[in-house]
Amino acid sequence: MAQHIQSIERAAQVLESLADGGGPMGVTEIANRVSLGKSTVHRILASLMRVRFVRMDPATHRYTLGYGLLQLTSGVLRGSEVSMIALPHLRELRQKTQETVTLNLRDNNHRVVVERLDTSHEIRYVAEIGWPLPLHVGAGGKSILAFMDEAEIVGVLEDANLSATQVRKLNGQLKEIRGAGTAYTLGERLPGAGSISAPVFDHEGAAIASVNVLSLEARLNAGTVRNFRRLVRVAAMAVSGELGWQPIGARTRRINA
Amino acid sequence: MAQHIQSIERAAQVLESLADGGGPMGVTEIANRVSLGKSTVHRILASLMRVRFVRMDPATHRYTLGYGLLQLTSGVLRGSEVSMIALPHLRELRQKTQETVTLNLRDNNHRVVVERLDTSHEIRYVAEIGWPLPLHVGAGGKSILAFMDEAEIVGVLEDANLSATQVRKLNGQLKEIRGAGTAYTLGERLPGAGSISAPVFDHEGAAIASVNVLSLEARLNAGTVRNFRRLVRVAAMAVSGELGWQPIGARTRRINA
DNA sequence: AACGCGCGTTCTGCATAGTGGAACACGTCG
DNA sequence: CGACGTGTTCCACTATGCAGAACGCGCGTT
Repeated sequence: MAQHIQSIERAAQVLESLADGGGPMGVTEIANRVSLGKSTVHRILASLMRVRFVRMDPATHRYTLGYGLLQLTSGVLRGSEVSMIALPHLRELRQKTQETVTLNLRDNNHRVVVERLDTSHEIRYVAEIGWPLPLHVGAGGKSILAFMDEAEIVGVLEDANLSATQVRKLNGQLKEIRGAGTAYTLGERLPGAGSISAPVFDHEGAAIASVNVLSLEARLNAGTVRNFRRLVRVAAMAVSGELGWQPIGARTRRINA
Repeated sequence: MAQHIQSIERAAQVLESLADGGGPMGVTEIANRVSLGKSTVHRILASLMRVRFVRMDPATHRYTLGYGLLQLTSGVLRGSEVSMIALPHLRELRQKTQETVTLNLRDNNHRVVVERLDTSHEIRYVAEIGWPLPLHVGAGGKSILAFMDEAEIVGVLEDANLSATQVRKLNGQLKEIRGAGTAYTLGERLPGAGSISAPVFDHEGAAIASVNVLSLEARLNAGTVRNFRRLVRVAAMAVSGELGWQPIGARTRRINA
């Protein structure tokens, strides 16, 4: 944990503030957000422009994220074969459910939505691509968490510093999820929204991702939920299979077939 | 053009080499690519990991692009309202043509594919999202170039340092495109591929983007080309309209209605 | 018109923060 | 069991990036 380069982390802060600022920003506005001097931010922006990570409107001198970043992101997904493999299955799942379908990848103690296929229904944007979400809230997170190693689970939970009763409740839920092989939550992360999720395992049996169906409370009844659980599990297991996962083995937990 | 921060531009080089490396890379491999010392690259990678722009496989110690970048890229598109506005029209265009449809944005002297809706046909991936492409090759570029200010056009052309005859030929093509309001090229950027494109104008009448249909030579005949030209122009003009473009005006060039 | 505010940009000396060669630790292959 | 190839750490040097203050500009107000 030795050496970090300030400039890089500062530049990253600038980029992030541009990302969630939701619009073009001026130098001083950014400087305030990241608590740096104007001149420093200006220099950082100049460098980021040279590499096309940031662009400036010549008229207003306001800054926005640049297209050079797109160049990188196409590489992110290629980097993780999971999304390449999963994509066809996600399409099929969306076709069958007519709901928004997402793929979450575990990223250390968080999860990230890396793919999202929108429903044709008029309510969407329930999941923002790229932003880190906790593992312990929402079906998409819990279905991963439930199948992680015990040691890792406690690590995540103490990171989230929950109360003792919250932890007990959550452990109960995780146990249920392990039994069912799928997770189902209602209005947990977003009010009025429901989510059904199943874990994806890699060739070592580690839970690295989850396949999710996002819907609305209004459209969910006992029958559709049961149906979605089945479909989501089929899709997730298909992906796991292509990743080289073997359902039986010493270190993998059993999902009732 | 005073002050740049090396570390940032070096970090960007590292990220780019990871992006086009097409897979996980080791420290020395990266160091060779960007011509820096191993220790320097190692330090850069450490910082990039902290901000989640890079991730490392703990087992093999090989590096890949990280999910933090996704977080930024969703912001890139939101930053340019054009793609938000264009998306529904692109969908409609794809529905009508059954071909791959893209949106190119001008980025200084280049263009960048920022949206791509794939055809259901089995040949795709003709356009990579994010990578900068020249303005003077391919229909998607030429349709923008043709409607730029004369001064800017010569700037772009001398940037590309072409031969005098190439320039003459190109100017002829641009004139044609201005007349037709759409561009059509065959196998120019990719052998066997054809592309039909129309420019998008902003509220000031500047050509800032293009809407494109990508197809294969085998599927294109005089009739379909004429049809695609019409559809693509309708879509592009719809987008322009929503951006506040007024077809008539002192500084905008006339497209035959 | 003149003023003043806020913005982005440039300047400058100083000290800190980043550099990279060399040394280290570890694994694997011959 | 050496001999390479990794990735990682160390350390003295100096270039490099730092931030406050000064500058110039455009705008809205008085």
